[in-house]
Amino acid sequence: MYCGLTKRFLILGLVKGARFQVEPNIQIGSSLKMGYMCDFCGEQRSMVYCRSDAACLCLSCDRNVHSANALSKRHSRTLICERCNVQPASVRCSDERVSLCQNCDWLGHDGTSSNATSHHKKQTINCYSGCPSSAELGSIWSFCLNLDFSSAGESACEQGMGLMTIDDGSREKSGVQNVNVDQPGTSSAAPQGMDRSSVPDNSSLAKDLGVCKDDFNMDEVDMALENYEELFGTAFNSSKYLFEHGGIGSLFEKHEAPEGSIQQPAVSNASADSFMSVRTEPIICYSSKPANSNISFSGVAGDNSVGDIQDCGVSSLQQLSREQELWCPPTSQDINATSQATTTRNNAVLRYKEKKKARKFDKRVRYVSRKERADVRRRVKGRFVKSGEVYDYDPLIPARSY
DNA sequence: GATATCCCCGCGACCACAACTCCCT
DNA sequence: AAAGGGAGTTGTGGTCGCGGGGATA
Repeated sequence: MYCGLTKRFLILGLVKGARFQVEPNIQIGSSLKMGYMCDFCGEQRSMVYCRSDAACLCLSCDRNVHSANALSKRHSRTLICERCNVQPASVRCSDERVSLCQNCDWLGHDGTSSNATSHHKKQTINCYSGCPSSAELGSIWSFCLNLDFSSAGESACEQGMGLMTIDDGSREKSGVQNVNVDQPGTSSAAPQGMDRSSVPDNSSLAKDLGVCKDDFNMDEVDMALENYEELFGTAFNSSKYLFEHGGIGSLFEKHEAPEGSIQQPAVSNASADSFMSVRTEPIICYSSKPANSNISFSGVAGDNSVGDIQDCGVSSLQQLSREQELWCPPTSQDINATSQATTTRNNAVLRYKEKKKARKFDKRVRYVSRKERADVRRRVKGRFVKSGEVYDYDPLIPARSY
């Protein structure tokens, strides 16, 4: 009743996912170089790893499986390690052009190794959730698009992106919205002095956030869109701005704040959990960081517990704060200016932790008076009966009435 | 290997009625 | 605008039945 989980939901999204074999599915005749096959279709090569499902999926199945319902959309996914083909990748080695899990990264880039691999440039690979389009994935894993797919030494990621065939038409059918990259003339009236196309109305903002129109209840994220300026700040009001400023792929890049400007990461950046705190405690954001799409990012640190996986889909402030450190390395110029904002962020983290601690997923009684009434109601085979009629169960009497 | 049967498990529906919400006067 | 009344809606818990899946013959 409360969770609203139907069997269909379970079949489509959860149970199937839960039954995925952890062991990689290797097709006979395929070389290790070609990678492991998708746990779902068994035809395409797997490319992303879903922690919640413990499954390796190709991109098409990834989106099919994780667009089934609101819960499956929360599943946190990331690339598969191209070395062991089992663990989720956490870093991208720019020099070797491979995505590596923590173990393989440690083995390959150990500071104690004699070769120069320890000096390789590495990027943190972020998780994503939701139903990103091919363009969005391309933006997330910008390193894939920046490379030549036709090159002989293409990695699994690059091959996967090249093989990616996702029917964006069906996407609209299923109610999933694409990120509004740039549609001139489609935006609503904008305040003076602002770019019309950079100020979406609330509905378009919801689209930009990737809210799935049909099956995603905005109340679930407890989000007050009318105050989205408070959420994202006036400097970043649309996805157009995002894509004009490096796209989601910029998440992989270390930020260097322009001189004289303060680029404090948004406290609630792209975090639905953070959205939840907006209604009661609006958080002023100063960031130009992207807060967009149906993708929510979280780090791929290896400390994900099962319980955190649920949070991972809506991302964790703790993880975000680590990412923010990557995005905005403090400079001497910024320290003083950002100290106050840091305090604000720490307070937000504290509030988030308290809220997370108090969060309960089990049934909650909204009206105690009704519960008290139901607790004393007489029943017949569990059903309430009219007062005065015969009954076989009285909560006030331990034994049956007859 | 394919089919049939049994058993177990999980979830939705059912019930009455006080509490609550909405609308009209 | 505020108050009152009526109609409609909501939510509460224990039990049953149904359907799916696994185990076994």
